[in-house]
Amino acid sequence: MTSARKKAGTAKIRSAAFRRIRADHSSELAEDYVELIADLIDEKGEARGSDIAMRLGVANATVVKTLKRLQDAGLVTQEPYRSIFLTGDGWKMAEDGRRKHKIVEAFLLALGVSEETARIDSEGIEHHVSEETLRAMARFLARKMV
Amino acid sequence: MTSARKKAGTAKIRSAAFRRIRADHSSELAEDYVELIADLIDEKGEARGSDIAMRLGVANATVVKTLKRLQDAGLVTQEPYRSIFLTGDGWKMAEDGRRKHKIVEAFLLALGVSEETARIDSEGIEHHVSEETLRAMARFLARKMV
DNA sequence: CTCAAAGTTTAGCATTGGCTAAACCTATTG
DNA sequence: CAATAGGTTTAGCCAATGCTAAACTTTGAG
Repeated sequence: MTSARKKAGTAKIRSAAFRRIRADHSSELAEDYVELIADLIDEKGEARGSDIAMRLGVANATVVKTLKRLQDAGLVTQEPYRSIFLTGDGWKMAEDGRRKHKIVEAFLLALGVSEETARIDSEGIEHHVSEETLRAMARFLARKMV
Repeated sequence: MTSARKKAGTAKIRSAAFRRIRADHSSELAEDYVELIADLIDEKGEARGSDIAMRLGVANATVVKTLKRLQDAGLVTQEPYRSIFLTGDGWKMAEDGRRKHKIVEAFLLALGVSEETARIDSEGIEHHVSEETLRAMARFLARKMV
């Protein structure tokens, strides 16, 4: 009970970080999906549910359900038994994800981490870095380049 | 359809990253809880459910439910209407979380990020960095120190 | 042109992690 | 020592994300 009063004000501030993480988590899956769909379209010309399922390592049915939510959210369009398309918003989110992803992955590599680890870790970190941190990473990369 | 075959083998490998992220997410909350409980015990001598709720920014009832799971997982012990304790495993997890957290936060600060951002981002990143990346961060810090 | 294999969707279930409102203890104060 | 204020738990709800098994389309081979 020593310093209970003294720290009272910090609690609410601290909780903001956790609130943001929870918020990040809901958008995280959406970002992964749209990024992956964008990749598939670029790579193979179209994105099919089963490809997404395979790459994400989840069941087909899970993908169907999630895509329905993404459609409601206005990120993708689709018709039964057809391949999947991104809306304007979807592309915007995908591009933003790719941007972050590239910076984080390049940064980890520059830091001396193996390719394998850089790929895996960047996938997890990408959704939790603020713009400020991204700028710092980009700065670091720029300095390294010279 | 151009390079479908060529990329077939990569899919399973790639999905490993997403699998790990999903696994991370389930442990993430547990880690946050035990880390917070450890902090509270150190700071105020005991950890109460309502303190946890306040710091995490969730409702009291949510904390009760989660603590029940953590108890089943052998991380905490508790009795109704009493404060919460960590088991040996709980302490181990808490210490590990604090270790990671410290490295990531110090690293972000060294990278030139503001204190506020370092605190928030490290909270999110901490659960997604591999040991290899942590080592790289520690190396960076050591070099900076000199 | 038919029919079976391959690919998609639906149905139905479980778990996690949130919430509010109501019930329930504890502990302080008069 | 009784009453009540305040902290804790229960009950019951919801949404997200996963699964399997069954139903349904599409499509390509014969």
